[in-house]
Amino acid sequence: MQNADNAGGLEAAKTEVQRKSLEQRGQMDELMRVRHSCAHILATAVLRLWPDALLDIGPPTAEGFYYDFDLPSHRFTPEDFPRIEEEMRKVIKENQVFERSVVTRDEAREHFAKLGQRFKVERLGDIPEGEAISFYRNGEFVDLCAGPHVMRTGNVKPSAFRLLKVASAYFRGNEKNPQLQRLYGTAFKAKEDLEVWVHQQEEAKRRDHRRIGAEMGLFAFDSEYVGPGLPLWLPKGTVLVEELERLAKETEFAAGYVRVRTPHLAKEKMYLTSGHLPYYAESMFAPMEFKEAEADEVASRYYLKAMNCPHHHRIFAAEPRSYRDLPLRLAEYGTCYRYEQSGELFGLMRVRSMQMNDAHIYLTPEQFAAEFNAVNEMYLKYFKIFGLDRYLMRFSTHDPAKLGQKFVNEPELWKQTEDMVRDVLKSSGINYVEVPNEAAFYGPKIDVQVWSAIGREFTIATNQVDFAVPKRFGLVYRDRDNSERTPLCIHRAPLGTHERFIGFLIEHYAGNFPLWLAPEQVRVLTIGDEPRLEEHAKGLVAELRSQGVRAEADLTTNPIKGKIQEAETARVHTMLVLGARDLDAGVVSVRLHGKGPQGAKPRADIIASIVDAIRTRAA
RNA sequence: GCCAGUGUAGCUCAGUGGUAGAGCAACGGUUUCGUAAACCGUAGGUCGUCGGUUCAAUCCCGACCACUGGCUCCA
Repeated sequence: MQNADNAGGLEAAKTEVQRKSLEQRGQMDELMRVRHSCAHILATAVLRLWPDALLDIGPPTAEGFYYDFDLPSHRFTPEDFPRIEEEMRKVIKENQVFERSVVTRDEAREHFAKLGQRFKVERLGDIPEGEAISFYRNGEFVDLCAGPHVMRTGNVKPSAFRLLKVASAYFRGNEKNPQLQRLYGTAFKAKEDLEVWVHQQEEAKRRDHRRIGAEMGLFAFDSEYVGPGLPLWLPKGTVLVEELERLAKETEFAAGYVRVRTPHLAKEKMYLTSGHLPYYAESMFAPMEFKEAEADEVASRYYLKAMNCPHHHRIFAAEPRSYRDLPLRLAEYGTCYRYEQSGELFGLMRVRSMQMNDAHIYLTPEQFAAEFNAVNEMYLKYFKIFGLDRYLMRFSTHDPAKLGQKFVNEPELWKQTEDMVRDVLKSSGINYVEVPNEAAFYGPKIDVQVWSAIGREFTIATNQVDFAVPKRFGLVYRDRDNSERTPLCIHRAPLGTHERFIGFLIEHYAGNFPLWLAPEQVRVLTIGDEPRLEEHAKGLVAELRSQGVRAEADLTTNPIKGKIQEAETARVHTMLVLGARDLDAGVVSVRLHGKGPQGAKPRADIIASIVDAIRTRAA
């Protein structure tokens, strides 16, 4: 059995970022052996119950393990789990030895061909010539496998593994290949570890942005009237959107960006020129087609934009440009539409309409290193504000063998920009992994990978170098020597899209946003209904609002316990409790969400500290 | 898009081949209270949609839609 098809280094790096709690690499290796062995035990059990099952592969993963089967005679359902788990426990109880043997390619092929295990035969072809081909046997079960394993099936604790879900997966991950049935499970070294993990999973579900979004009234979907994947931002979610925009605008202004605004659609010619049509057509909403004039022979086609770059390129082209204008940094929170496949939609993390923290920087090759570094520093600045530390930068580079095919034929530019990007990453001491052959066709790129509460991986931000598309649009600037030159372009979106970034932030903070982001920053809670209390509460709210604080008052006649409960449930950041006692003393009692009472403070001090925390975007 | 699962009140969930319930939320009233829920009452559902089986369907069957878990893809 082999590793999953992914690049091994990338998997390992991801695992490391995801599972920082598992400190020692040695521990991880042992855990991986347990999981890998458990996958073999699963396959052993499945073959006992369904002897006609065909096997593909069954690797360990960061969360557990899986095994892929082709079994037309039976559809796995969760109801099969008890039976399969019971059989697995028998295999464990038999305490079979995991026996490694090295075989020749012909022996291996003959072994699996005889059993009709065609996927195994095909996988055999993946093993490079000259590399050892090894079998692992436990009891009657033999698998093509590089190992390693635990010593015996009995080393897997019967109480420390669990089957989790049935899923499907394409053979070799290619949707043109047959779909296999995948059984997911997890295994740990000890029962307690499994219990901890199960508990963590439940906690993670509570953090799920879809759940918190509904609880807090941040966003909603209306598939029937608006459409799937088209989120509606409710008032409280809109606060998040606008606070992020404010942060982006301030940061970009300080960094010398200028803002532009562009329409949500463009004519077909735009995307023929950019090269997105027909290549990207599947991911775009179908065009609007109509005749602009009665006499027109041919209908015009307008597409909703799936990206902002072409519009920005046309802004670059709208005026003559001199080298003195560069770098020209055009920023826009542009709204894009992508027709994602229905099965790919996922809460806010994967939607069909999105607003992107986009900017395109047009510059000379000489300006590239400094500018790219500045962009990178902006990323780090943002990550610091959000306390974002579990991320992985994925640096995608080209493959020189594919120049002129998959990658634009500019070997010098590739080398130059990749070296510069690599230097920037290295010198900033960032956790990154380099993945060859994954660059965009127009240049190298950096994606920032993060994980949702339930463990799904997402690109949260992207930063790309482009030395091809400006040429397609005929973009030029007049250089010092009066010659016309084509600029390089950096595409960057450190805050990704509002949808995905906020989806991520909701989970990152579990809905407990820092003061500057909190939809409701302050709620004043009165005790009793003396008229002077209501008056003071209203005055306090008015004063806070006049300083830009999102404050509300709860003047209902509910008991204070009830008001507190409601405010805590609504995740109001700061609660200001106002009773006759406080009023007489000229103070307000402060309570912070999730942190309990903080004591009474003079009214003016409280207002000042709230305003200051918001201004500095304190964590 | 593909494979599988799910769909009962705004939310969380019961329930039955004979035309539906609970808690919370909402609304109305009572209560005047010091840090995570005071009390009483009212209203709210073509049981996802459409079709089929049946004397009768929310329940059985089928199709579709949406969502969920994966795969592929991706900000």
